[in-house]
Formats: sequence, structure tokens, C-alpha cells
Amino acid sequence: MLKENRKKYHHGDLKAALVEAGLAELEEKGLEAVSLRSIAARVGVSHTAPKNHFDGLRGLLTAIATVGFERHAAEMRRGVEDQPPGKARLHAACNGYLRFALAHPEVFKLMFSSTLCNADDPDLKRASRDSYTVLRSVAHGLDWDKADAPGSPWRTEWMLWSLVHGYAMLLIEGQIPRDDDRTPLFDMDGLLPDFAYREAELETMPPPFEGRGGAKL
Amino acid sequence: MLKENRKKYHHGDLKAALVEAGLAELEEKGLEAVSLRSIAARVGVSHTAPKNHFDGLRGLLTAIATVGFERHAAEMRRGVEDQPPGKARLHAACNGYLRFALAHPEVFKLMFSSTLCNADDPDLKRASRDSYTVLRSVAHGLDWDKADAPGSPWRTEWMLWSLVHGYAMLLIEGQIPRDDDRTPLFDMDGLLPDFAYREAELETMPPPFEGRGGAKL
DNA sequence: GCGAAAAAATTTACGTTGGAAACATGGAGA
DNA sequence: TCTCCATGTTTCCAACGTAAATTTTTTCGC
Repeated sequence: MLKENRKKYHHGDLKAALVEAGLAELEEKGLEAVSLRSIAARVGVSHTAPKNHFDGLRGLLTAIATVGFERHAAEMRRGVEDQPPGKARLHAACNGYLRFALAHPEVFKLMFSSTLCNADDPDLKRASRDSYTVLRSVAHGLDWDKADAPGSPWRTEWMLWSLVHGYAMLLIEGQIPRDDDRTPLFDMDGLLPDFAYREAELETMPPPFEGRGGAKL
Repeated sequence: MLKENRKKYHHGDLKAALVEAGLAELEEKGLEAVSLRSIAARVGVSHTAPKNHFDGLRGLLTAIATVGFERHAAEMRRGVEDQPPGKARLHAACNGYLRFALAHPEVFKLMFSSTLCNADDPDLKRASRDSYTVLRSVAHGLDWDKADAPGSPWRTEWMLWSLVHGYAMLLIEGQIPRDDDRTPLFDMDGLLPDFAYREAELETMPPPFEGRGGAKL
């Protein structure tokens, strides 16, 4: 009787419920319109209840972004395992990246907003790093030109990431049209260059992760 | 005596003053912290004075973003004219894109936020289109692979734009580290692939502009 | 079981925000 | 000069995030 049916004073798992409600509010009303009060109201608690579980609105948004990154990573991994290493995996991962961004644009924008989220949050860092790991793995061994040239060792990863992320952002913000019947380019297949891989590295693992190419996490 | 020295009831050019104050506030306090009231206060007028010149905060932000795009375009053009057509111009334009984004991150984020700005505003559309034109011109004739493959005729432009824009965004949001002494990659020279151009198209102009590859403006 | 302590949620209050409405001011043209 | 109207101001309002004090429930030692 503690569990169900009756309106309880203690919610039971308000923390998770708030994150879930936040994700829903975000998708319905958009990133700029979402408020602590509306999220709390959706769960049916007072607007100060979240204070017990999160460090203000910023903390709640951070938790929402964390879940976002987890689903983002899952969407990328979906299909990657089925493909053989190389271009097929690259496309699968990139299409997953784009698919998530277009399906959940408001969550996606939140995830990459360092002003709205607390970028120092350990959970957020872990989740975002895990998401980046997927991209990293499909970029490993990629033989883009200048790959052996002097410069950052993470150059290839950053090129691929920038390309996919930029395309997602420009599509989301309406800078590149989505609704134009002449150019229905809803996946990366048409955009990605015809990458080749260095065969020797294709089956190996990327070097140990140091946080998106050098940042001390 | 109408001009200077005395505190006038009518400001004279409040519209431009508000935009300028908005740009300053934006850079000082950041995109999320800026408010209509603080901008008005900086100019020394009441918080409802902007109403006579802009359609609410959204309208003011749109005007600010418009100026942002103008300066963004100017920063890209700076140096492009001096360079011969081809890779040199490409790098000059991309470096200008990145330079502006890193120098004015808050303005840059505003410019590409379709929720904060009124994307239908004619001035904003003109300014952003003009900015894109610079990128378009240096992408014209670019011989990325698959350039002749079926697909969108704007594919090359979008690839380049996505690459530069994504890199700028990831740097701004701190996803790619800027302060790492091992990887001081503050311009595009290290990131851009070693593009080749189709010589025949190098000296020609891009085809007539239709709005970022198909969007009906 | 019982009572104290802790956890979880509420109520109330405060300062700030963007917007609407009514009012005041002063410049420009009749 | 007189009037009109663009331009700012004052006042008010609802919604927001946060803080403090309070109430309710659960937990835990005995």
C-alpha cells in the first residue's frame, strides 16, 4: 500500500520522474520555454520539490542532458555492432548521431549548451564522453588526407565530429532546409566523403581515451 | 545644441544604441543572462522604451544577430580578396568564420539560434544570406570526392559549412579543448582537408543564389 | 511498538524578468 | 502658435528561480 494507487506525500522516485518530465516538457515546449515550475507541475509536485534532488534548474537540466547523452550514444551504437569495421560502421554511427539530433532537437541543443548545463558534473562528463567514444571508434584508422601530417593527433576525430555536429546543428536551426523536396538529405550518406581506412588499424582499438583529445577530465 | 551635452528626452538614435548596448551586454554577461531591462538600463532608458523600435526582446535580439552576421561576413571577407582563388581563399574565409566565432561566442550562438531570433525577419535573412555567400564563393569549384555523384547540388557547400560551423560550435561549448597546450588549433589550417579545385570552375562565379541551397526565402 | 531524527515536500515570500496599458513629453509640420 | 504623433515613462501584472520556515512522512535506534 506504500507503493501504488494512493496519492502519496513522498513520491517514491521523484528524481527520475522529474528528469523524464523534463525531457517531455523539453520536446513539447522547447528549450527556451521550459521552466522548473512547469516540470514540477507535470509531475504534480510543488515547484520547490526538485530542490531536494537537484541543484536548482541548472542541476535538473544537467541531469536531463546526461540522459540525453546516454540515449544519443545508444542511438549511435544501434546498428554499429551489426556492421563490419570500416565505412559501414562509420555511416551507421554518423546516421545515429544525426537521427538523434533530428528526433530530439531540443534535448540535443541542451546537451551541447555549456551555459545551461553544469559542464563539470561527473555524470554528464561520463555520459558525454561515452557518446564521443562511439564516434572515436569509427574514426580510428580513418585515412583522411593529412592523417600523418604534423598537427593534433585528434585531428581526424575532430574533423569527423565537426562535420557531423555542424550538419546536425545547421539542420536543427533551419539554416539548411529540411523540408525541401529537391534535397531530402536526412542522413549522412550523401554528405560524408568517400573515406578510406588504413587497413592495419582497422581491427585495432583506438588509443586510450584522454578526454576528447587532451582535455583533462 | 539639439545634439550633445544635455540629457534629452528623445534619445536621437535609440534603435542603434540599443543594438550596440545589446552586443556589449551579450559579450559581458553571456547569452542566457542578457535581458531587455539590462540593455535598456545600459543605454539609460526605461525597460519599455525598446518597444517603440523592436518587437519585444525577440525583435531586439534579432536586430543584434543581424549586425552579428554583418560583422561575421566582414571578418570572412577580410583577407579573402587579397588571396588568389583556390585554397588560399578557402582558408582565409574559414579562418574568418572561426575567428569571429571565437572572438564573439555569445553573439555567434545567438545568430544561429532560431528560437531566440525571429528567423523570418527580412534583415536577418539578408544578412545571414550575405554571410553564407562568402562561404559559397570559396566552395565553388571545390573538388571534393563525390562532387559529381548524384545528390544535392549543394552538397559541397554544406559539407564545408558543416565542418567549419561544427568545429566553431564544439570549440565554443568547450567540447573540444581550447586551452590545451598540446593542441593549440585555433585556426582551420590544421583541420581542413587538402582540397583540390576543378580548375575550369575556379575563376567562374557560383550559380545564382537561391537561399542556402533550396530554401525559399 | 515508540520516539527522535532525518528525509521529502509544501507554503510563503522576495527580487527579477518580459509584456501590456495608460500617461507624459517634446519635436515637426500645419 | 497649435496640434499631432513619435518617443519614453510610469505603473501594473503574471511567471520565473531561489530561499527560508514549516509540515508531513519515513527511517532507525531502542
